[in-house]
Amino acid sequence: MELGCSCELCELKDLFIERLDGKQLDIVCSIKVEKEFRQGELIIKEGTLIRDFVYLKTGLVKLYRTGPDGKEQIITIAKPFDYVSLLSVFSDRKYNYSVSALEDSVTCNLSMKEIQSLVQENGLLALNILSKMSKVADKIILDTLEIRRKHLRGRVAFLLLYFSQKVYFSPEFDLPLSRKEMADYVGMTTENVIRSLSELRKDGILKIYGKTIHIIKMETLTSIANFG
Amino acid sequence: MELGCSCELCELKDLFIERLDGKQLDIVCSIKVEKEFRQGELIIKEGTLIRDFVYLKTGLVKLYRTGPDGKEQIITIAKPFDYVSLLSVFSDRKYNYSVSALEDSVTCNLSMKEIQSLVQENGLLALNILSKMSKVADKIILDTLEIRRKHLRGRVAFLLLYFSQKVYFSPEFDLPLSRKEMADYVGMTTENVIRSLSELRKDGILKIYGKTIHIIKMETLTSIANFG
DNA sequence: ATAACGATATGATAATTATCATATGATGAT
DNA sequence: ATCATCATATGATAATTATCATATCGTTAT
Repeated sequence: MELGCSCELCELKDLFIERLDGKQLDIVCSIKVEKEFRQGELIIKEGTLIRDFVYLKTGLVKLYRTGPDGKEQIITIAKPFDYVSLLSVFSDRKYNYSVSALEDSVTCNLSMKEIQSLVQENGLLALNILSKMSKVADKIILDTLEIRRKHLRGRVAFLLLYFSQKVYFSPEFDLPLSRKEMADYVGMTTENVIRSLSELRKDGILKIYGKTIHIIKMETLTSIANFG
Repeated sequence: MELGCSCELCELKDLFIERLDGKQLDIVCSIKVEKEFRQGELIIKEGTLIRDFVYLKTGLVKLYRTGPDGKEQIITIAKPFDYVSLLSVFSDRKYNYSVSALEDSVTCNLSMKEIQSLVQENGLLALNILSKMSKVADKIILDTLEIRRKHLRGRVAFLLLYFSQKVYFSPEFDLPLSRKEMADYVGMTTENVIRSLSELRKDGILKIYGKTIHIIKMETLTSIANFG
């Protein structure tokens, strides 16, 4: 069986493909490029020109930027359906942040020019992208405020619960971040991330085997995330 | 002289009015509602239903949310041309934050339904709103990361420079925020904002008369904001 | 006028967090 | 196999920040 375009089968179709009519779908099909990245590989480099509209098909990535002192700050962790190529894409010439793969990942790339003309022609697509963009930006901002209100243990608990409940859907999982990256995300030092994890382990709330985390007392961890 | 609509004279025209053809401009004119707010008045209340697309015509506002402990966190300060009604507007049913007037302000309100149908019909308008949205969201996120990297004095310096350089265009200005609001914005306690201001005064970098700030040593303050 | 209140201000102290030192274990290069 | 390097780990200490107490000033209500 001959398919004009595998996009029709893509799980991400409803992100925006669904809003396209036949002719527009053909355009997208002919210009889209899929790219594979290994864990640790750089997908987007801060400061480079924005050429493509990039979204994540499979995998897990981090968005981050590097401060003048060379320290990384992680802006957010994104999984498929969280748009990747959002911030600044429609306004700036250059990326304000870098993106790299936390797990083996596949992206689907479309040139910005094409996206812009599609948006101009297709109002439903425009509304859909607006909606997704505002949702993602909102989530980043609210999460950042949420993290800021917490003490160290609460921040670590928040992060562990995120992976357990939003990414891996299991009380046991392998951390896709190093202790240093966890620190870069929640704004604390590596040593204090390690210390907080050790405390949670000593209190019997977690079991830790290197990067493997097993949450034993989910409710306790939740209350630490909320009130700690 | 009879004018169909005062929007034609509005300084904010290029925000999106400019992208409208004659017929669409008529629609906007007939449905838009201007509202005036006194300093301190609530413009948008967190948790209420989103009905209007609101933008700021004149004045100065703060976006903030209230944590479960009752403490306010200021997300950003917005002046005209910074969109106000951005985050969550195209994705959520309810506002995730409140907006109130720091100075006497005038907003222009359009119902979301109308905006959505205009966006659907007009691709250039859609692109323009996308661009503005991503710019504003980007700025909020980058500023938040920027502030997080600084120590207390640096945060206060950052804030003073913002008002001096981006809002009032003068080394002397009246703070539109109380010490407590400054603290809510940069994530520190009221006492420490006051202490930091006093230190900057004692070091001869500022003069302070209540809410009136006079920046004496602009370069020193800038380096404190950048490296402190 | 004066009482009450909130904003500003400062000092003393406690709590939190970062830095520095050091050690161990894992991984990859030679 | 051994060395070098980096991530993880823990303790001691220093630095930063928050909390608590208290005082003054200005504004508003009575």
